[in-house]
Amino acid sequence: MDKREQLIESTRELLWERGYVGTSPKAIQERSGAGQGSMYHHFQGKSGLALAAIGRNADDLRARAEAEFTGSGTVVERITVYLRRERDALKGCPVGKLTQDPDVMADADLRKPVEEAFGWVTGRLAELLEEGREKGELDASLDPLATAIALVAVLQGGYVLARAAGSPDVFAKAVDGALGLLATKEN
Amino acid sequence: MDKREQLIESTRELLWERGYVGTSPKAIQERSGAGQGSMYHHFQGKSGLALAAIGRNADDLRARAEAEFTGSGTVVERITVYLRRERDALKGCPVGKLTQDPDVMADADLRKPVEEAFGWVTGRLAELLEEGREKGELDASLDPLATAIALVAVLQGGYVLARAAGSPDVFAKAVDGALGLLATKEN
DNA sequence: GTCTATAGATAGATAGAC
DNA sequence: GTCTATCTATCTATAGAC
Repeated sequence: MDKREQLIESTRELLWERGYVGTSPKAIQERSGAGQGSMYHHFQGKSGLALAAIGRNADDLRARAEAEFTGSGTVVERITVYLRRERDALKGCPVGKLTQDPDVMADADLRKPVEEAFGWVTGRLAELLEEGREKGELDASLDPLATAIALVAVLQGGYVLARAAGSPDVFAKAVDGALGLLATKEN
Repeated sequence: MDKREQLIESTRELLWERGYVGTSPKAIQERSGAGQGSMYHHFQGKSGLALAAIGRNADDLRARAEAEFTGSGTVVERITVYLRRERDALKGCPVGKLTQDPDVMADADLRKPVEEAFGWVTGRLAELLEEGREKGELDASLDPLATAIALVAVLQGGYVLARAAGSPDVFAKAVDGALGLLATKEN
């Protein structure tokens, strides 16, 4: 792997672990094994490097979810696969975490991939719920978009509560609770 | 208000806006109107000040929720009041946000009030759901603890999605979705 | 109690040699 | 492309005057 690639991957790790504000160019250089010169040759600075790293995180989020949404099984089965996917609950979501970072949200370029990723995933999940309703698999009273947003929120909030408790079990419980509620909407 | 008080309140604001890592002693001093000397006289340092500020945030979270949980109305009505309380969706939760801050989570003293606040709120909400089940207001199939965690997660995740979208409407939609699902469990 | 002065360390970036 | 040297500003804290 070349230096440029190492820099991006090390930045992804550090953004995940420490956020944008908490990550220094020096820390990135040390982890990637690249020097100052390398970093500033390949990227315009900390923000340029972060943009590349965040873009990859966002693309990953989309790719994984899309694979699960288009998998086999009923709508509820596919949603269950998505919600129950193994996640590193105590580390948090590499994309969702960025929403709590003041300097990411203040920079339109850095914020855009985050906004798009969640806009996409909630929209796509809403389509899936709508499909379930049309097929009679889910109750007609279910609001596809609101439910989709609530389900994604359970994941994002599940990370928060799991980190607060210091236990991944809390994340699993949040998902259990959401699926328990969704089950009642099944026909 | 004396300097000590000003320091704590300014720290609460800054922790909310910029997190612990993103808040410098200098910024606290400027906002509070206190100098270096004042700050280090009243507190042991940045972390000591943060401890006082986080403690107040955690106490606030508890006090507000407790007032809503013990209000009048059915269990579902009280939960609805709690979930629909007006919140500054784009600012995020003053307590939940801290779970994403690496230096807060790494310090046992700073982390404790956060852990306790969410442990308390999910536990209390679970009791309320259990009460609803006993009274026949909620379906027997409902898992009180898992549902409680899911509902609090919807709030915490609602903040994340609202900030990602740059719109408080997304927070409201998350709550709508959660209440829509919960409604099906009503007898 | 509060202020100013000071200090070592790090943040984030530039310059220029190789 | 990568490295080292250098730079200004800020971070966090201590010292000591008032």
